[in-house]
Amino acid sequence: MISSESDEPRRSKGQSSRTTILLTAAKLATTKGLTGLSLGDLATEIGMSKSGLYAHFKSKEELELATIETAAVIFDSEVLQPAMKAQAGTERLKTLASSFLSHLERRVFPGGCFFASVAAELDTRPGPARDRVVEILGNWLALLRQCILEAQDLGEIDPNTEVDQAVFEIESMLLAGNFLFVMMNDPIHLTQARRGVENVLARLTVRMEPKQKRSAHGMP
Amino acid sequence: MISSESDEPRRSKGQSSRTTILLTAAKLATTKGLTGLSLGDLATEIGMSKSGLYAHFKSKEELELATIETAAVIFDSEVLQPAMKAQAGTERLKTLASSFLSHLERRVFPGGCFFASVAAELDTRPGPARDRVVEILGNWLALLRQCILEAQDLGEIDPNTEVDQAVFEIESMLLAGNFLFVMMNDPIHLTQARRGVENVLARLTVRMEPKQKRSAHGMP
DNA sequence: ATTATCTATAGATCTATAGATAATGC
DNA sequence: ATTATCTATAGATCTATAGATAATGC
Repeated sequence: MISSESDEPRRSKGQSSRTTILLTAAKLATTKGLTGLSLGDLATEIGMSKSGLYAHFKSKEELELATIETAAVIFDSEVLQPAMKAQAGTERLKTLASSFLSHLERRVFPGGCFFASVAAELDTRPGPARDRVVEILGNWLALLRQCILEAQDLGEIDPNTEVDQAVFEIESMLLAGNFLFVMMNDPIHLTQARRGVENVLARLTVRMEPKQKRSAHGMP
Repeated sequence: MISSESDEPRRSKGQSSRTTILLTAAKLATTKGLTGLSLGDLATEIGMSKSGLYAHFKSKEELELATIETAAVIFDSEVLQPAMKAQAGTERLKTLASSFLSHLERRVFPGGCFFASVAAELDTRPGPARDRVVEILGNWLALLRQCILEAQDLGEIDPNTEVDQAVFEIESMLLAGNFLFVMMNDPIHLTQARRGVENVLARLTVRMEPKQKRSAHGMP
């Protein structure tokens, strides 16, 4: 008879307990805010003592940072991974938008996009938490940018497309979809966001003719 | 000698003090949040005692509600009034976007749009404050909608325009402009928002020909 | 308006203990 | 089998600060 149970010899109780804490913290943070998330509330929600919970972290700030990392992992598996399976370019961009909006609709986080939520909270509060969120947001925008560039390489969209402007507009639709969906509690806004992304892409896809000046008030 | 000073007989000291408190509160709320705004911080910021300040309000919640109303008045004079001077339709829509982005750039509120900021905070916290913010946001969207309708009446944009979708897309640009400007601290995003609104309007303005089906993969 | 004060709760620290594992003695 | 040790947690407690109230001064 082998002494070790199953195949998790190093997965002590403390590890799984820490995981439970962080998963709960990531969800709670989207409704109560990262700052508004108190150890007491969190402990009650999980059903353990405040100090038992606290023993896992050196400080509230460390808990906040660990919560951000946990949310990043969830976001990666819910939104990024599905898109990385799609082919590069327009297809991947559409998949990203789709899986992002899907994770909102499925309420993976009860308060909508974790990073939009936390970013809005931390936007003017300097510190490592804010820095990390800005970094993750930057990575996200860079990913959208990469998709646009690949779409150009593939000849799917106009090579003269202003890439940063396109990224901004697509991100706008997703942010507004999140904001209005959570605020108004109506999935119509997710549909509008989906349509919005399509509209932006349609505009970039259409114009393949040589450049052509538009007169201000003349006839076409 | 007349007892009242200057021409503000009803502007007692308590009134102007209250005004000072609320103006400061409205600005602070965009950085610290409405919940994160403590009486102590606010009192320190203004330079008065905590209880002296508190004497103006029955409760923290009343202070929050009064702060929202104050922000609404500021928003009205900074964003709405300039636009109501412009002629209805497209012109007014552009002016709304322009004055909105301008008030961000001039940092009327240090944390960006008061309502975007507070809405993100209150989105999942029921109560009168949230209700009021939802109402104000609804009025804003209704105003954008009205501008689109008027633009249709004036023949400025396609009568077949899907009005709600257009409102969503324009609001998206403004929200994202606010979000990224505050988060990244770079005015480029305000320019992108301006361009984004122009792009949406350009799409609606162009198509004046009779409806025409697009085949999925045929030649034009 | 201020000063003083009250209660509640935040993050944080300390001590005690339950349950498991490892080292040791018989 | 016994003792020691480790890990994870609970309960008690500390300090700071929140909103709120009462007494008082100008």
